[in-house]
Amino acid sequence: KLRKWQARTRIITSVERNLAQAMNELDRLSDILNLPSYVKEEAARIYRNAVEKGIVRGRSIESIIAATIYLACREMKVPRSLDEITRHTRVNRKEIARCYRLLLRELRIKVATTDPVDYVPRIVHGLGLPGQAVKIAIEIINKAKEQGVTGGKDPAGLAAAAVYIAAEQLGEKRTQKEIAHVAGVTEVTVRNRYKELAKILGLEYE
Amino acid sequence: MSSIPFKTSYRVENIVATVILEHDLDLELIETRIPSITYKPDQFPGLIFRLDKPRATALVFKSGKMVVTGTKSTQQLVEAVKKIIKTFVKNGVNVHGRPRVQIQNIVAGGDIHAYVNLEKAAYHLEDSMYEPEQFPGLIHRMRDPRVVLLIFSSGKMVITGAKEEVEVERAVNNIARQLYKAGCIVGPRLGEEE
DNA sequence: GCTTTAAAAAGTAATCT
DNA sequence: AGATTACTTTCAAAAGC
Repeated sequence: KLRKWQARTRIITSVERNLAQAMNELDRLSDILNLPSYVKEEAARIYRNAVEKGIVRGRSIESIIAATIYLACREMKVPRSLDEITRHTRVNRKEIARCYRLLLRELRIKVATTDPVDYVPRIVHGLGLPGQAVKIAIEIINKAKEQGVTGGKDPAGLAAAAVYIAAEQLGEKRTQKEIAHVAGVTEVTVRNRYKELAKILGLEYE
Repeated sequence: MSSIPFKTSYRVENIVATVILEHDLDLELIETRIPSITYKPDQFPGLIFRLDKPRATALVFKSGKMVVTGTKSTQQLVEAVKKIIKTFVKNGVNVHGRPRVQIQNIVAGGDIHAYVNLEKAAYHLEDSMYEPEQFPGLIHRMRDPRVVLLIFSSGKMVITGAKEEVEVERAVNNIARQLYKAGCIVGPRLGEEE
C-alpha cells in the first residue's frame, strides 16, 4: 500500500511538473507575442483539456504550447500566423502544425478560416498609415470575396495587397517590399494578389 | 434524379505496389552487378532501382520484398515487375517462383469542372480541414470509399489511399454530388458547362 | 515517429537573369 | 518582372532504428 501511494505521488508530481513547465512556456510566448490575457487564458484551458485527453503524450511541451496558442488565436480571431509563433520557438513549423491538427481532431474543434480582414489593422498600423486605410482595405477584401477569388489564397497575402491599394488611393503609397515585410509574405505574393485585386476592381495599372 | 449538372473525370497518376518474391536477395551482389543503382544501408535498408521503359522505381529489400512506384496502370505495373526480374536474372541474380504483386495505394487526379467554395465546403463536409495559410487545398477524409481527397477551388483534386481504380471513380462522383447538394459549387469553369 | 520512392493539385518562396 | 526550381499537403508499403 505504501508502494502504491508513492507511485501515485510520483505521477501527480510529474503531471504538475509538466503543467508548470507548460505554463512557463505559455507565459514566455504570450509576452513575446503580446497576446491579450483572454487568449492566454484560452490557450491554458485548451492545454489542460489536451492533457486530460492524453494528447500531450510523447510530444514536446514547446510544440503543444505553440499549437495551443495558435488555436486560441484562431478561436479568438487574434491574427498571429503560424510562422510568427514558430519564429519564437526552437521547434519547426511542421511539428507545430502537426500538433495543431491533432488538437483540432482530438478535441473535435471546428475553427473558421482566418479572415484576411483580421490582418488589416496590424498591417495598417505597422506602416503608420491613417486609420482610414483600414476601412478601404476591408471593402476591397469583401469585394474580392464576393467575386470568389480568395479560395486557397493566403489571407495575409490578400490583406497585404488590399492595404497596398488602400494606401495608394489615399496618396500614401508604400513599396511592396515594405508591405510584404510587415505582412510576413514576399513581394512576389503581394504583387500577384495586387494584380488580381486590381483586375476585379477595374483598376488600371501602368 | 440527383444527376449533377457537370461532368467529372479522373486519371490515375501513380500506383504503389508491393512485390513479394519467394526467397531472400543479396543486395550487395545486385549492387555490384547492376550499374545505376543506389544503395546506402546506413540511410535506408532498401536499394533503389530505376526503370526507364515503363517509368518506375523499385525499392528492393533483402527479404525478397520490393515496393514498386511510379506506374500509371496495372499493365505498366506488371510490365515493370517483369522487367525488373528479367534484369536481375540477366545479371546473374537468380530469382525463382512467381512474384506476388499487390497494389497498396493509387494516387489520381480528379476534376469536377466547376469552381468550388472551399470555405463553405469545409463547413458542410465532416472530417475535412481547410487551412489556406498552410495549404491551398481542402483535405477531406471520405469514409466510403475510404480515401483522402485534396480539393482545390478550381474543382480539380487529388485522390489518394485507394487500392482499386473503381474507388477513385466513386470518390470523385461522391464528392461532386455532396458538394452540389451542399451548394458549394460556384459555377462552371472557364468555357465549360453542362 | 523517422528514413526512401512517386505523383497530382495550387500557393508561396528562394534564386537567377 | 519573369523563369526555374523547390517546398507545403495527402497515401501506402518495405526493414530497422
